[in-house]
Amino acid sequence: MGRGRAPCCDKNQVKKGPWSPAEDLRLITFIQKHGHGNWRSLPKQAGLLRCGKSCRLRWINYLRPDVKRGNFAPQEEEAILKLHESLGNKWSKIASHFPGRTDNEIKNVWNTHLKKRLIKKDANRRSNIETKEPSTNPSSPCPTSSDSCVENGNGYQLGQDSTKCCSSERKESPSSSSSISSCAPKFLNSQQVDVPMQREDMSPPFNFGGDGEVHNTIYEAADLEVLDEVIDIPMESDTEFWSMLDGLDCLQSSEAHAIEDHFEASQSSSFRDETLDREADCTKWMKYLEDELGLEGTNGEEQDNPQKDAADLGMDYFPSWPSSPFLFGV
DNA sequence: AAGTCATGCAACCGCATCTGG
DNA sequence: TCCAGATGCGGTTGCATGACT
Repeated sequence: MGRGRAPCCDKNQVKKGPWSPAEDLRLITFIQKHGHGNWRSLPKQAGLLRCGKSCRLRWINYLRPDVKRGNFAPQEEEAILKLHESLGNKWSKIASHFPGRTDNEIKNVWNTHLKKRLIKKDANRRSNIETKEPSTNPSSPCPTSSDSCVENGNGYQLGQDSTKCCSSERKESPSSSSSISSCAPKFLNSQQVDVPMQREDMSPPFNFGGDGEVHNTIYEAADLEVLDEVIDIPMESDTEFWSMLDGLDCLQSSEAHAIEDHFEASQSSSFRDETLDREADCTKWMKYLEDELGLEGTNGEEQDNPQKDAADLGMDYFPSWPSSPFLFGV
């Protein structure tokens, strides 16, 4: 226990920093197919130039299917405050009370919002005591009764529509769709995806199933059965495919709009004619992919600029990723 | 318009703990 | 029981972005 350890990976040979969509997809695809029995060997097997720990973190915090994105409801924040009071910085224990929430997320919320709020509260309480006035707790602009948080053994359930929540200290940043250096989160995190449903629903905006379950859309997007139907994604053996996919990390915004339109169209249809739409969408998406991957002619000038800032491009493009036909079979 | 500060969050680092030979 | 490797966890950092001056 706690003995000296060899480094978990050769730091010179692993990529660091934000994950690209291609890496995400590769990780998801691999895990869906093979599971994640051994994180350490996973990157190599999956053909990822990542540390196993990095893969694990990425999976746990963002890619796994049940991860819940979106702002915390006031009730959740209240619950976190209470749990933190009794558990301290045991983020994983606290997170275990919130299905779909990760320790990292809760830790971040605590550090960025709740801690400050608590400090405010305490300061307020102290000043109230000093002035011998009753505490009115004005530091909670989003008053919530803790009794609206129900611990049901499955985690905290909201006593009210969490979608109407405001996070008292959390401003809705217009940058929420583009605050990350990586392209990846642009489409992975519903919280950060600039689509109309954002904030209106705690569940991802691409929950086509409509069953109220929390779905991680990129996970769905990579549902292997669907993938296999729509596009044959090879594993490590086909490096050419992956290198092509890597090239998708950064796409042109004009193309982004095309896909965005496609997504909007998909959404507006409400999937009433899901089956028919699916087919058409698949066809469209395949066409797009073919174009993108250069399988069918090229559109020269845009491709001459592959180094264009990934963030700029991803910002526009990736919100539409989940509308890919990878999803349509879900 | 440009520079600086504040904020939020994904991801990394390293130690603790678990597990199996 | 010992040991080494794997995983889990919490602290911290780096960076993109908006707000402010």
